[in-house]
Amino acid sequence: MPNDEPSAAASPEAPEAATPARRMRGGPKGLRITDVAALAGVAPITVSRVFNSPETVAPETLERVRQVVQKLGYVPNRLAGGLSSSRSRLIAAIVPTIAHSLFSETVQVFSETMSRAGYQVLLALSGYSDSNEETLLDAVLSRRPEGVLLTGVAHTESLRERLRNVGMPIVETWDMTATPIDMLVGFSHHQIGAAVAEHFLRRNVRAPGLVSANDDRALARRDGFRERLAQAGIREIAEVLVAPPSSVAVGKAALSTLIEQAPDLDAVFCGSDLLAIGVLGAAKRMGLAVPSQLAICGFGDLEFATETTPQLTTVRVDGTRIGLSAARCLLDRLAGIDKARVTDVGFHLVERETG
Amino acid sequence: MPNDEPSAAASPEAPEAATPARRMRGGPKGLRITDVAALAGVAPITVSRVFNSPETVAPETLERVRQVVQKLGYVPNRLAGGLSSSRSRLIAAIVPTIAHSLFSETVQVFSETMSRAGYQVLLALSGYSDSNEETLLDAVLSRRPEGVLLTGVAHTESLRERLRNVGMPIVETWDMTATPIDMLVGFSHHQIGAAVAEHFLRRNVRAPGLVSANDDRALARRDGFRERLAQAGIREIAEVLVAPPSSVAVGKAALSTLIEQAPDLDAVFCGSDLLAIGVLGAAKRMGLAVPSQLAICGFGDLEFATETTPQLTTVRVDGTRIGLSAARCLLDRLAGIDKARVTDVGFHLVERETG
DNA sequence: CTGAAAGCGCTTACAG
DNA sequence: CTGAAAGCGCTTACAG
Repeated sequence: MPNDEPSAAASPEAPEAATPARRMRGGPKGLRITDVAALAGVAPITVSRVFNSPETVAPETLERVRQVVQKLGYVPNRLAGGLSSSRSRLIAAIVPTIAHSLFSETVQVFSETMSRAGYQVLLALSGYSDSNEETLLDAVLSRRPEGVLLTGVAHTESLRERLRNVGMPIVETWDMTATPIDMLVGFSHHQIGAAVAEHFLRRNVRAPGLVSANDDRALARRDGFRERLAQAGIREIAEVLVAPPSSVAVGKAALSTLIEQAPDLDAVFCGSDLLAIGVLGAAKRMGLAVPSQLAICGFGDLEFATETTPQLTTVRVDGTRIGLSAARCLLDRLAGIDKARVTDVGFHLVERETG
Repeated sequence: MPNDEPSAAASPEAPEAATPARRMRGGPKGLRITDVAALAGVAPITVSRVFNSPETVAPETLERVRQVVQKLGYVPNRLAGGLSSSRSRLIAAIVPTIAHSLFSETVQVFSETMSRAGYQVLLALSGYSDSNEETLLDAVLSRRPEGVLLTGVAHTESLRERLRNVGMPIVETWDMTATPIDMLVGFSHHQIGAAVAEHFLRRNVRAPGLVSANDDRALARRDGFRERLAQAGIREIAEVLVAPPSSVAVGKAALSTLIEQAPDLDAVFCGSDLLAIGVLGAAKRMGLAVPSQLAICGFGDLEFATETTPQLTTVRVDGTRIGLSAARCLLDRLAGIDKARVTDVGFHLVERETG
């Protein structure tokens, strides 16, 4: 039974019988370090050392304190510990979403790595709107994390300024910029767009279209796509921008809209693999051969896509590597090691059947 | 420029010239509530009220304090606030993984809902092993969350006992039990297994097999599957258990192993849709017609599966609803509203082409 | 509507 | 290797 209250008698410095004039702040709130200390016959600071620097405690003392901890079921209060030491042992991860997306891989690996290093992860979902990004950041910073993972680089300048000033390690991810706030692990969406354009051009595409979400990174891909096509003299590009989250159904609906814009449409660059699958489905229903009559390129390389839709080309990005690399950046910095500021993990165009 | 230090002169109670005999604990650590209070000409408690109960502050005072907060860029320290008030405003979510899984939907919606209610989510990934579940729980409890979402119900009795004793709202999810720790939102894996067995029996399957991960919930599905088949006189069931994470490749490899065990294999129940896609791919390669020669049932209903693999049957579970419902359970409890202890969200067998 | 004092449960910075 | 005192930055519980 680990729930016996430490009796007043066990406390050597117990004063008179009555409790002193101490205003109660709520009832008893669970075990404190002093409870463990009293039972183990040591000072609170020694119990603290058992948790935070056991190598500085004598073996017998260590053992005795640990037994008491075990018996009582004591769990240190890290709110108090963090406040006192200015080490929250918390890392924040701010991502748009973790549902149906490669971000979930990044967060997964990031979290595992941080966890192994003794940190815990505060998850903050920003959605795709950055209207309330300031509010979200305030909420995150109020926890005093020791580091922050951000998704993307498109923040307002006031935000970037604030983040630079908080003086904690920050990794931006999933994008590329010459002027990161601090560190960056990502790739160029603009380059991806250009690479897909080139892929289409190699296939002698004449009337390419695009369907994607209208977030910053998707738009950067679009711009790269358009620019490369413009170099080849193709300037008329059918385009459907949709609000996130994208889905198979949205992709399906998009194809007819694109064809209305460009009746001779012969290629579609999709903002995600789900959209690509939708476009593929609609193409089949219309009797269009893929990729010979209609080339389709997705983005993200969900594993299933590789397997079930060999007609699709897609752009593979290694979300796992981003998460791992971002975690290492932060951990190195926290360990006082200086780190390369920008890491480009690149991307890979996965071509399938050529039809 | 929000980085001017509040001058000592602005502080009315500034004592002598020299700082008193106060041991420094680290350098200056950023803005404190007293900095805002001094500049706004109010007591710290008033600044506190501006954040925590603005309706109790006079409009002009409110405005003045907010201006100072804005100007200084002050962000309250919630480690301190949480310690002082015993309200951490933190909720923990403990899930096996968020990569490639329906859990990510649950966490997504759970997190969004909690966020809207003013809580932040601490993400703890347990993996599929529960060897270190105690350690993980200690780490979580050390943050003094106000509620916990757990995945599954298969915890050691000592763990269940500890959780019951911490006295905070707890929701178990993604499983079903008659004796939850506190609240539960889930469904019966055993029933799912039985339902899939019945589906196969309706198709006059004779030699069903199973490939799945060997975690608790997958094994519960297996047991339901076997029991229902046993009732129909089918007791020989080819079985491949694999370590998580499951993947398309693992599914592919599994089919030949199953066929070695049962050469006349005519149905496979897969522990996930990725496995099912792998089995489907392998079946095609072997020239087996799906589902006429080999019926395949997955689990999870990833959106793509519905679209790209109409030959597959799958079991749909609403991870989104679980997340939302779990969040509401916790929020209601935190608001003092008593809540139904167990919610069965059920599942849905999605049959496709009968081929 | 506002504030002075005390306390939340730890750890730092010394000191021995 | 161990400990007494002070402090981390807030909020509670009063009091006015």
